[in-house]
Amino acid sequence: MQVLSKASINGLRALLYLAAQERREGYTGIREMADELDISFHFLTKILQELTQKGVLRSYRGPNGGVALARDPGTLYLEELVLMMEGDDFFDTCLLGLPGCGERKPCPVHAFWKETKAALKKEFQTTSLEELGQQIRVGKVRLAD
Amino acid sequence: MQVLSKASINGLRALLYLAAQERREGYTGIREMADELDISFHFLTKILQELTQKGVLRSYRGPNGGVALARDPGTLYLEELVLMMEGDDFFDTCLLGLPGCGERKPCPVHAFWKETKAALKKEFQTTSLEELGQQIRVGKVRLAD
DNA sequence: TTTATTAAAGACAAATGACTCTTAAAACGT
DNA sequence: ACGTTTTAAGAGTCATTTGTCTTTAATAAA
Ligand code: SF4
Ligand code: SF4
Repeated sequence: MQVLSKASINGLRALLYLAAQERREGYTGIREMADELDISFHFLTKILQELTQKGVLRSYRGPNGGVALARDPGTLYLEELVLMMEGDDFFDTCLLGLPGCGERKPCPVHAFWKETKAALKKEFQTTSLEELGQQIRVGKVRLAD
Repeated sequence: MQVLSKASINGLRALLYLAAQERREGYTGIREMADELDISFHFLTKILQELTQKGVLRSYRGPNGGVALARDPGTLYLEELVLMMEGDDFFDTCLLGLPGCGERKPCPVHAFWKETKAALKKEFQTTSLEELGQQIRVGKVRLAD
């Protein structure tokens, strides 16, 4: 069951890596993140470029350059990030791939799929990078391996 | 959010089409199903071949041939079918793609992803083709469009 | 026995997703 | 100015999924 694309997963992991940093000023090199998270440098670069273009990250070139969160991680909730990376219809899909979900006569699994989507959406709406970054800082969870 | 592959979706829809049939004896042509469900005949054929090999369907060639459910739809629960089509680890994946889910130190979203997976699994375990076929027969839900 | 009908099998092609590489541009230190 | 470090941009490659096509085999009916 793969819910997020590899690109989204790696983008999210990088954002969490940044949110978990102790120090807030300065930039974190993409090379360092790629090594630490075990992602290809070039692949991660491409993913982060898009996040920079979308205003979630700011970047800086040259020595000691890298990327940094462009906004307070307390205001960055998973929902916004996932919609940004996966598309705005992320929470509006049919389990059986039928078009017009929710509006028209439902598919046979509508009843519980609707619940599942709603629960997931709510969680994404109420979970911020700040919150998850904190959990990483105290060492309760992992981002790699 | 695409949880099931196209192949699984179309396989499931075909199984539901069969489970919704009034008459239980005889075979249903793949051509008919492909037309009705708006799936390419050849693509559907390939999908159903695998379901036949796995013992969920039986098939018959020649005039008035086709496929039919090989088992009582009351004993066919979604979980078994999905595991069959998507692989046995379907309900054991990490939202962030980390290996060793559940056993090792969790990822930051473990807490609610675990719940989501469990809820989904339970629904799949308790929903049979018979039950969904009935809903289709009474016209409450749709399989195509 | 011949012909029509249907699924089985497998080769093949197209589309998508997942990366990789090369070159350029920006910033810095000397 | 020059060389080094680092991201930006985009072309290019590889793998997987999705979808198509052709040929064969089984069955029935004429
Ligand atoms: S389950 Fe119902 S609402 Fe959900 S996608 Fe399928 S049709 Fe749409
Ligand atoms: S959330 Fe926790 S348990 Fe679920 S997959 Fe990620 S690591 Fe494994």
